[in-house]
Amino acid sequence: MKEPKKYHIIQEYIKKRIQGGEYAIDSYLPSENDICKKFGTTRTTVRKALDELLKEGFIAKEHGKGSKVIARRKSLGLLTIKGFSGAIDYEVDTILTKKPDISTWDPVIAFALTEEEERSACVYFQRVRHINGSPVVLENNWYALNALEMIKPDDFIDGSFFKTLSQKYFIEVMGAEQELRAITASEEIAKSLKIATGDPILHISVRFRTSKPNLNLYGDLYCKTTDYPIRNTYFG
Amino acid sequence: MKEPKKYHIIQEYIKKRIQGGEYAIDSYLPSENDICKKFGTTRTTVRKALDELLKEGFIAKEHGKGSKVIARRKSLGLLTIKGFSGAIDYEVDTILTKKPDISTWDPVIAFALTEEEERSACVYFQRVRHINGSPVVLENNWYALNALEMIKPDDFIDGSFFKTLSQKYFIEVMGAEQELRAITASEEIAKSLKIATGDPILHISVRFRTSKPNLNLYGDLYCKTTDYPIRNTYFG
DNA sequence: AAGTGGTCTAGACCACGCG
DNA sequence: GCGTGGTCTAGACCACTTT
Repeated sequence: MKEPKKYHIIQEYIKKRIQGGEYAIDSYLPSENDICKKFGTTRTTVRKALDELLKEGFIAKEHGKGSKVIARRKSLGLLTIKGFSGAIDYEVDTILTKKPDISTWDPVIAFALTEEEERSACVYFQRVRHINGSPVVLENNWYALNALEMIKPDDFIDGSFFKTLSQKYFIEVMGAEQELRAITASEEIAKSLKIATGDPILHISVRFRTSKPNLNLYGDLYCKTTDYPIRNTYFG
Repeated sequence: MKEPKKYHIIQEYIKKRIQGGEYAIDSYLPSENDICKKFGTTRTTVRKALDELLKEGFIAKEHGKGSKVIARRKSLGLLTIKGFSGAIDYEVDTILTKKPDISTWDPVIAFALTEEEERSACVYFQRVRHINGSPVVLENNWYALNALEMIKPDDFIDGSFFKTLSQKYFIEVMGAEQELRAITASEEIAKSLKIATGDPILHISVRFRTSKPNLNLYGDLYCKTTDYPIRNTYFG
């Protein structure tokens, strides 16, 4: 019944090649006319596919030059470590403080789990992000084991879970919901972030939705915002 | 030299009518074919115009039914009061605690002003948002007087500055940058929000960019997040 | 001048919602 | 069945970038 749409086929074809590194970042895609020939279609359809990739943040269009593959940095809320002020200027190191392991769902998760997730065991891991050698974010993560095999410590690409998902599993983060609160640091958190117990801390609970049905990523973050406030940008 | 683009003309035509209330919220726009006839063009062009309005968050498309005008609620960061958890369920009251008046730029503003703004006087006002009768957000706002006349207390539509801008001046908020910090409440803030001095508070500094060149809105918010955490959602 | 993306025309057929 | 939006074709001309 459901005919696959041509533009969608083209879109996914190109996306896989970007995710796999075949179309490298900062390089240009084949021209619209070349893509037309390859898929035996018209520019309208090819442009629709490219428009989708543009919306998803995989490419940028340059009039007279071509469609350039860009580092995916669509501001997905505050969580992408790139969302930090000057994450590009500063050196951000990610340390895996608790290796991925099978665990039970933690009650701190601020979102209701699906029935599917309730039934499944979950994978838990913890990381601490450092800027200039000092810890700024403590991050707990969970996901349902029945939606994705257990990730191995070596699988993290540059300490990033999202990059791993994209390049190894071709899974993209599609959206997120988050809850922010200002709280005082518990003893444990204070210790991890090298601050005093009772200092104000930004607490972020987040659920990421992915392109893989049933796979959500849950996060629980504690951010020391005194030196590095959380910054983000939205645009029309 | 610069030919006005047809789709852009159509886009602006419809936008003005939505902003002015001529195309009411929850009503349907004329069909694509009707718009084609009205402007003597083809569906490709009309659909391009509608796509832009879709991206801007003015309309939603419903297959088989039409294009519906929606309340503009594009998640522009955390600041739209609608970003609060259940702002639709709870009753949000906005109280103007300091009427718009000419002032000097406050040094708490976390963003660099343009030269144009530096030269201009600025308009300052303060509001407190209440949910169920209890204060949850203290909000300071500034904008350059030379970019927009001084707004009058009666001009606020439902206590909203954005609605006023849209419906009275046809100015839309195009984007925002913000900085978030967890801090402890000063005596003054504690008093306004009826909490204890030293309680953790979420501080948000924001700059809104508008469709009117040179007009930026600066905000400085203090949010009591214990009972009403800030929530927001992103989608692919 | 040649190649790229941006806009636009004038059609066609399909999938969805509703009476 | 009819009107709506969704997809697609096969062209055309324009604006921008590079050689």
